[in-house]
Amino acid sequence: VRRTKEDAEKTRCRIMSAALRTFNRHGIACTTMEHIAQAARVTRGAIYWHFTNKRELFRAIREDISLPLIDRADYTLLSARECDPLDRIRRFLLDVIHAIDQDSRVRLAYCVMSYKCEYVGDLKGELADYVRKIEHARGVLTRVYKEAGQRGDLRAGLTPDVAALETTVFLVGLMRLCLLEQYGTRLRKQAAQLIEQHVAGRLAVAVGRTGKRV
Amino acid sequence: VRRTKEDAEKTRCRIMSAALRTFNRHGIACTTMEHIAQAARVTRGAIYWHFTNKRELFRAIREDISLPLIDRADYTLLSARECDPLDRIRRFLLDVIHAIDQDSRVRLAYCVMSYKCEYVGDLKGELADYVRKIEHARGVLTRVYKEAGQRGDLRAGLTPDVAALETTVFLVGLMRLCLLEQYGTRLRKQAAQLIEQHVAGRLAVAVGRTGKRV
Amino acid sequence: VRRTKEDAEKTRCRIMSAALRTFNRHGIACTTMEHIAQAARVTRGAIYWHFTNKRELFRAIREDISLPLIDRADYTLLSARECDPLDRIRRFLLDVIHAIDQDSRVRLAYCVMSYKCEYVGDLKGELADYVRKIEHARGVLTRVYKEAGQRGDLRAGLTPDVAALETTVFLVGLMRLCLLEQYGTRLRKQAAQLIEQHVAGRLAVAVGRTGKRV
Amino acid sequence: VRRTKEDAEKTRCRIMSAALRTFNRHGIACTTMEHIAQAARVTRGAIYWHFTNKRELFRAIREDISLPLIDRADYTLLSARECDPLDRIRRFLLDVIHAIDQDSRVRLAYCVMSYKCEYVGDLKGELADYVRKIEHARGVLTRVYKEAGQRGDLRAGLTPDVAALETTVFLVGLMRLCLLEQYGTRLRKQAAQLIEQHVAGRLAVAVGRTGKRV
DNA sequence: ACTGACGGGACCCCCCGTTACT
DNA sequence: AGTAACGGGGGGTCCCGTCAGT
Repeated sequence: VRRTKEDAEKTRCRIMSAALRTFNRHGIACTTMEHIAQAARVTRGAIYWHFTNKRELFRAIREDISLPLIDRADYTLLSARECDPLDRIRRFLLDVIHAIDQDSRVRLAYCVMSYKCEYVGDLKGELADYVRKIEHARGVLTRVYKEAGQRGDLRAGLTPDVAALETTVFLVGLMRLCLLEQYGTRLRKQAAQLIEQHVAGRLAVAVGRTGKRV
Repeated sequence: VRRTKEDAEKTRCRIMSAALRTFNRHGIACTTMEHIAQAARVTRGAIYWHFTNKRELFRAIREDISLPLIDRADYTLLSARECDPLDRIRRFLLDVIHAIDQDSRVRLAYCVMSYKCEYVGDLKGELADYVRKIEHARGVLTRVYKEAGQRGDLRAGLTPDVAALETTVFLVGLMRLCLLEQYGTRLRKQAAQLIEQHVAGRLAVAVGRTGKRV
Repeated sequence: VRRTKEDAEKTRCRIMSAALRTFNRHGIACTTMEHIAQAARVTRGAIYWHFTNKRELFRAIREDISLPLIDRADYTLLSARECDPLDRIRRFLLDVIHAIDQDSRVRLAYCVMSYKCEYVGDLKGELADYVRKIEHARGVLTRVYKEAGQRGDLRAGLTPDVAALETTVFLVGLMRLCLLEQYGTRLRKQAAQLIEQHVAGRLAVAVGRTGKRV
Repeated sequence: VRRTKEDAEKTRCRIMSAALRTFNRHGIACTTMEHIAQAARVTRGAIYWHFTNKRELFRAIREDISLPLIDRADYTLLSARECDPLDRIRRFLLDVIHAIDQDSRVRLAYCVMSYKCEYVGDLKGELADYVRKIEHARGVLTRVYKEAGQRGDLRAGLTPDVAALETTVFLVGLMRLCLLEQYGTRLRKQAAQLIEQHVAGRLAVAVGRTGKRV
């Protein structure tokens, strides 16, 4: 029997961490509370003390991972310190992939959300949440691309709306592939180059020269 | 009760169709054989006569949908009839989205594979299959982009390898978003414009020539 | 694996019989499906094939026992073959106690309904059913007592309504006590005498004599 | 947090009261300690401090309600102040129904014991207790009816034994019906009349005297 | 005197796969 | 080709009792 508040909090964290690992191994539907309990070295009773059920446990994990990431992304994109808008976008994309590559908790959580989760029934709400985040990102990107447009950095014929949408699509696809088991690990090493070229594709051609781009 | 061959085949198709609808509604893990049986208006026994288990049923559906699509894609990309390589890529991308938009069976199947399936345990093989298809597509795209490069159609600094990879990423992301419930329906209407701009981002800028841009 | 229809029906009966015994031993709430299954020498799967859940199983038992008993009671009370109304009431009461005493299935079922069942939640409906049966019996008894009143058989000052109500109360109390484990067995032997005196208490005094009653 | 004796006693009473309400709502078997705790606005631990378990809690409630009622009944029946024995019986019966009708704690407790309790396993002892009380009541009633017989108040042919037994049966049935949810409320209003007639059925007919009948 | 945290132990319900049977 | 009936096996959920604290 645990005693102090701190011990309880530690138990709660151990459960969440164990759940994440187990979700990643067996998928959410196939993960049993007993699996999680054994991985966390507690009993199912302890899990049900901290979380009402498996769904809530998953939600807790998602929020624990997702929220700080989004905040950081917004900061990267919208903070005025960086002068060049396209540079902020590049940095934003690099940051996301970097987080996936370095922080194993982030990688596992997104891997579960991407490949080990059936968005059905109760979890349909989570998918709506996902759409909301996508839309949020697209909105922010649009603002940044507008800035770039006003500075004349955007390729001719490319509106900020479409540019933001394509970058969103690019990000979604990149994350999905980077989260694959082995393929993703290899891909993440080329991610920087890929991001570079994606941004370059949005860039205006420097006129007055021989037609070479930056 | 003896049935004819045709009756049996009809039953088999009804089961597959019912399974697809049920997978889409409840997810693969949560779908029970009883659900499928009721949707197909047969008993579970009938399903077990045609398919050994749920996994095999899912595989049958996948192959039934996937194979013809891949064949057509390869044909679109590699057939020499089309002169312009970038045009073939554009047409390939449009074809995929068009199939998702128009053929509800294709849409449901990909929706299940994207959002209603946990790639875990037995299904990990399916994911490996997915990677193989991605790699195949990237390979074919690389060949086409090489062609384009030899004709001088590619943007300076953009290697065929990276271009193919980015287009693959773009396709993966686009499909994922287009398969969302309502958001996807709206997005599919902008897909043509988006694809246009994606290809345009790969294109060399014609300077001092006729100024023609696709 | 059972085969023919008859075998299945036998299994169904074995389950109901085993359930009745087990309900009586452990009460409805404490009875587990495993208990019933073992008592019926089948698996829980078989029980759930024949009955949707424990509640339905209980309801099936009740209807199986209750309905024929009520029909017989109505027949005893309302059939015109018997001339004397009060005699028909005596015979009705004797019949009920006799059924409890002799038919062990009836005794067990009523014992469960009386002492081994919590009329709460889903089962509140069963209690309403019980009230309906009581009211039905009271109604029938009222008609019979009216007949008796018209023949001048009823004690002065006793209306058919009140007489019927008291007999109903008497029956409810008698059954409750007769269903007790050992006390009930002893009581059932005195039931005939008790019923005799109950009816006698309703009877009119034969006037013109010295005040002695029949 | 040190509480005074009074606070503790108040908590104990709140728990018992809450338990009674909860038993009545969910039945004893389905009532969980958590239900009671919430109804009493304490934690489960508080209940376990005052009572060892649910069974003991139920027993405490029963004794709290039952004992004073029995004492009063004995007093009513056996105190010599009342001259007429049959009148004492009538008053005893009226008292019981009056207590059920007026005191909601009494009504709830008896309702639980009658309809929300499975007398099985541990609770079989409670049923034996019930039988003992019934026997006690029958014994006391027999003594009173003997008195009545010696005064010539009993109907001819009716022995004190049988009279006492029938009154016991009558009381059991009357209580059972009076404790029903709505039906009981209506019945309680006719209880006085019913009791009157029950006693009248036991009374000797005065012939050639003043003709007075109660 | 009372609470928070946890271990441990069922039980219902559901589902899968199979076989005798039609 | 297809069904009814059954064996068997978990898993989520809930609950109980307890003990260290306060």
